[in-house]
Amino acid sequence: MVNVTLADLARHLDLHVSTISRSLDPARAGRVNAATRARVLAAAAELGYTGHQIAGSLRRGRSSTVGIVVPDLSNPFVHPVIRGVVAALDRRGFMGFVAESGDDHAQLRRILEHLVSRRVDAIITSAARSGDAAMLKGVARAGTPLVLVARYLPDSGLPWVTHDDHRGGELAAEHLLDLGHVRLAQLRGPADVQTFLDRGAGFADVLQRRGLAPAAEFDSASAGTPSVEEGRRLMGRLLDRGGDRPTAVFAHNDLMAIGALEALAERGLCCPLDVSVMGYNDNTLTEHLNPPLSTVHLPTREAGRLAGEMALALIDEPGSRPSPIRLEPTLIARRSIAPPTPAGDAAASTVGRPASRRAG
Amino acid sequence: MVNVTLADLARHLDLHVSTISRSLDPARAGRVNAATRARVLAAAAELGYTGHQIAGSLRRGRSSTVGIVVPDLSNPFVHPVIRGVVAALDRRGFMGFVAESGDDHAQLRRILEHLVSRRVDAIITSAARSGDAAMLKGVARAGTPLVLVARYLPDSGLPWVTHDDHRGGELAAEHLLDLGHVRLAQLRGPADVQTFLDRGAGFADVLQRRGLAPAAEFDSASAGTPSVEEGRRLMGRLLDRGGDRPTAVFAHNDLMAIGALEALAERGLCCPLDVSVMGYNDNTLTEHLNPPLSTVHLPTREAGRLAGEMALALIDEPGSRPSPIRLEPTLIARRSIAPPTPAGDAAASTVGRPASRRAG
DNA sequence: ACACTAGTCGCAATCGATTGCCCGAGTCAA
DNA sequence: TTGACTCGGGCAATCGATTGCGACTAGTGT
Repeated sequence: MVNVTLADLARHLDLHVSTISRSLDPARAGRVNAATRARVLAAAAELGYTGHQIAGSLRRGRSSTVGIVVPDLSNPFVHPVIRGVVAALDRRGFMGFVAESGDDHAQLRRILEHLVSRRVDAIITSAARSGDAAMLKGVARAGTPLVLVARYLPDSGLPWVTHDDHRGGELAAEHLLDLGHVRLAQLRGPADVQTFLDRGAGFADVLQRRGLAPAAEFDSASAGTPSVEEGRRLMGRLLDRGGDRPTAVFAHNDLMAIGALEALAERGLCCPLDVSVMGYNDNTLTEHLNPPLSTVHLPTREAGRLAGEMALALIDEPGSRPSPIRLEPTLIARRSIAPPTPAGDAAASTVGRPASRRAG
Repeated sequence: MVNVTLADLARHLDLHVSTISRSLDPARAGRVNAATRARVLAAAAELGYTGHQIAGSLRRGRSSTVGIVVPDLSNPFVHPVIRGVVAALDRRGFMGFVAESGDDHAQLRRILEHLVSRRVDAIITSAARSGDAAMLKGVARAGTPLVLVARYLPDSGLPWVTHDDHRGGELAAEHLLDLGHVRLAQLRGPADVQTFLDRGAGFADVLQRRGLAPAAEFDSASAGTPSVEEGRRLMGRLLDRGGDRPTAVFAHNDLMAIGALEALAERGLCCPLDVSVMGYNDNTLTEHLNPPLSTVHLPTREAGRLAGEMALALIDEPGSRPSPIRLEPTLIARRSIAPPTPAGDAAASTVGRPASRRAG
């Protein structure tokens, strides 16, 4: 009873396997007598027939499966993306399986090879760094539809669904400038991921347009990985350099912003009174922080959904070239940003320090 | 050039597919002439042969793949578990694919059916609720090795790697009692997940042993899902009930603890001065909270690794019955817990409110 | 010179489901 | 009555890799 096959059912019912096969497939149910089909269904249920997608996939040449590759499962921004993809896939009976690359090229290669050799019908990934472009293009050229989500590769010719991160950077800068900040810093994400470059460029563009070129000293190096730890390290270096402090920093994602908050706290500085901190992504946890993080919201779930549909379209029409999609960010103002106060104001430590509260 | 097969290579090299097959498999390399093998390898690289695990799996009856099913990708406790499993699998050339059940029975069923019909060699899941027991046992009985991780099913006969959550509950209670707390409350996780029941029982046992039966009013209902939102709701109900407040609450996981912190903040109460909060799991983010959360640490990555190895053992010896493993929790004291202070102490709002700081 | 072994490689069945093609029986209308 | 269809279902090839068995060659020992 361990492995029931079509042949088992055929023997049991004294029918041919092809009849069984047709009976079990709702799309082909019309080709078989209703009574016969009922018998087959009953027997299948009774004997516990579970199907055998491996065999079916081999014959059909399709697996109704797509691989979802993310850089880091712990980074909350990937969860809505995954759910969006899965939701889109579900509607067409496709299954999505998730793998984590750890933002490591070799690991990504292993995953891709596995996925391709397992003949997934498509691959959707948000783990693309510029150094991965050739490999990813190779996968697509070899016949597995590949769509980029959240992160994109500018001139790769690969289809993508991403966000307008340049605009997001602008939103961050405008918000800070409108409040009166002039000493601004950026906590840059990895330089080999285009979205981080876009955020930085958008931010810088606004400063320049307003005639406020940021002092170079306020600009951090790029993080090796966009993590809490790196955010803490970069912010620490910024703060320990002596001289004027920035009154506001734009962290290129929420994780790095959390690191920045820690670096501030470790030095007895208060956010937002001493330094305002702007995050990016609007991770689920950010509103639960203290202070709740002002950040740039991205419709990541929507991006996932669109990426899923794009992959399905690519599966339906292998040759097609879907046009890239860029979704609009919006600014979420919470409590980690306030107008600048005179630097070194000692009274800032308790006065007006707000209790944690949910954003409305 | 889209899909290179063994037959393509065979034609190209004027050899038989069987020779190609043997050349490509390191384990069978001895059965073929070294020079021939070199030619095959070269040709395979040149033509871009990627293998075809679907076909191989069908013939071999093994897929070298295991499914990993988690309840909620956003719950940080699953990430170390997944990484542990993947690490164990990697060492033996197995690939792990992740799926998310959303703690939904129907969704879990769909995932399991997919996985079984896709003939994964084993399934590892931390999504087991008591109502899923029959279904999971059915999967195992039908021939797919199934191991439970983090969550277990007491009398299911299914193998598991979990934590001693009863002991974890005890640790939490002891810590609080040692500090002098007497008005204690629990924020209970879902009642159909054994680990939460264990945490609650361990906690209650200590109270009883010390002759301190908790007033029933301080005991929350069970959360529908162990989330921030539910923690916030339960804590809110506890606080709004009037009468004495508990001086400390034990949230059955960190997410609920975060919700509890919010509920406190919303009412202008301070943690830990007004109410101490104890979490559970030691999620990565908990040390970044304000205040950093005291919690119970679980070796979740280790649990994942052991579960992975257990699954491999089950694959190697289908009949075997590995003995369940229970890992020891440890207490992590951070800043969300302090000795009790006179209730309603108005001065509590600023005095001694510590800046966020990383735990050593 | 003969039997034997080790080394290489080919042959063909096999895993299980899918599907184009074909056949026999029954239906209906001219 | 016959020709044209429709229905229901069987037949067998097929997807691509794996593997037990056997064959052929060259070399070895006696």
